[in-house]
Amino acid sequence: MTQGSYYQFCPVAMASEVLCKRWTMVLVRELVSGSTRFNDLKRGVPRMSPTLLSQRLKELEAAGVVVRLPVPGEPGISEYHLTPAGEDLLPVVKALGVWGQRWVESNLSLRNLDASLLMWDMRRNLDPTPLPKRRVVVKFCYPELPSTRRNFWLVVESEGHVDLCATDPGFDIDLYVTTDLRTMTAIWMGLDTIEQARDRIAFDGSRQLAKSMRQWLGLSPFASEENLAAHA
Amino acid sequence: MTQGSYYQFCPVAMASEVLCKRWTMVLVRELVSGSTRFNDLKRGVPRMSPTLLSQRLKELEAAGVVVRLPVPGEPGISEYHLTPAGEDLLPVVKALGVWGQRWVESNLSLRNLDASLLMWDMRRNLDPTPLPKRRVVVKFCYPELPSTRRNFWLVVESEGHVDLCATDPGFDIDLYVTTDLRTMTAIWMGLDTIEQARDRIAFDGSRQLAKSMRQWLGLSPFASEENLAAHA
DNA sequence: CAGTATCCTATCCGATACTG
DNA sequence: CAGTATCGGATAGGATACTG
Repeated sequence: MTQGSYYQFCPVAMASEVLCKRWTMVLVRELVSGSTRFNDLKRGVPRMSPTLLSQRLKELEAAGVVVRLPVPGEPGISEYHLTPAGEDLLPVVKALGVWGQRWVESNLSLRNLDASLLMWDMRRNLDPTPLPKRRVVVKFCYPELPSTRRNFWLVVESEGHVDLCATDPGFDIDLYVTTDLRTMTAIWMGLDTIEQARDRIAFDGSRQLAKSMRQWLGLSPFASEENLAAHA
Repeated sequence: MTQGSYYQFCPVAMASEVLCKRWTMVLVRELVSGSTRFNDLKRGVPRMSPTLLSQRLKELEAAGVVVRLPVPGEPGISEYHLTPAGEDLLPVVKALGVWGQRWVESNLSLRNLDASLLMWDMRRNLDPTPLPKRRVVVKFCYPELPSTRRNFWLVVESEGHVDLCATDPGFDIDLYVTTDLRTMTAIWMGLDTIEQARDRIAFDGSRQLAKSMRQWLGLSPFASEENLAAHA
């Protein structure tokens, strides 16, 4: 920020000096969510310039929150891993998220729609356990978007690894989901349910998969029962 | 910050937009600690310019965190009170403070010594219950400081109200405490104990009061047993 | 006491391009 | 893929003085 330290011995101030800068908490959220590679982190904070991302990572490294580790076998490439101090930021991120979910008007959140961000998050929290033990592909389509950014493929491999594609990976598709971005985002955030939004979603393909969507589609970590109830 | 929003629907990002700006979390700490008047808040964030303080208060008001209320009987004067959303920031402040206390190297904190800030905090957490039910005055002296900013009087009125004076209020003094600022700050933060620092503190006056100091002197809300133990 | 007004600069950061 | 280099502009915010 514009100038240096707060000059306060208080631990809240000391912590804020490290964490309360533009983008830093959002980046930390990505880190505690498990991203370690530069470009994975970038996908989680798409509006952040690579320069600033790099700078913030260095600051967090200097603060003892992350360590940059070379990847054996991939020269020139590093991963950013949380230190114990970094892991211990989970409660801070959680507290912020809980507060945001509870008190930031949901209309405000739903103004910041971003399909690739949403899909990237969904990829992260997808639960493969209720799915058949083979490759499963779900194609999402948001017809409102320009055709090049409209389609997403979630590819769940048989061992459970999930991939997100923005171009057709060419596999057979098990389920087509067509809806609008706001609806899908609201569901993901726990502000709406699939049942309630049923008439704004079109399913095609496996009825089985469509029916169990609530199961395999995880929800946002902050989609609380509280909110689900409030809007039920 | 330099430019607008993060454009993310994620509640962590939404909350960070409101809270993760320079000085804001430190100000919120003051608010959840109970300060409501402009100048009381100012004492808690002495390096923050009044302009910025005023601006941040307006931002927090716009975000629904505080309400500005005119004080009946004192025209032109307002108090800043937390809304329910504001009260609900306590877990966020706590999480930050716990993290800071645990992971920010204590030497770093102890670089930011500030006597009036320390005394102001001590005033806030002082526990009058173990004190005699009359006015009790404790004078603190930090000989290292310039003579005009060296002395502080904690005045505990018989009903328990605590006042902090930087000039002699003229009352009889029950206990004189003379020490260095780093020692007193470390004790307050739970990084040291009165016993361990005994040879760096001089007491004069009521032996009773000196002995019970650990009782009536509160400690910082983040002075955890964890830390006390670690340094014992 | 409780703020506002003004000014001015450091720096943050966004955009874009580029490299191994 | 994983970043670095460079640039320019906006603005945040520090300092100070001032007012009802």
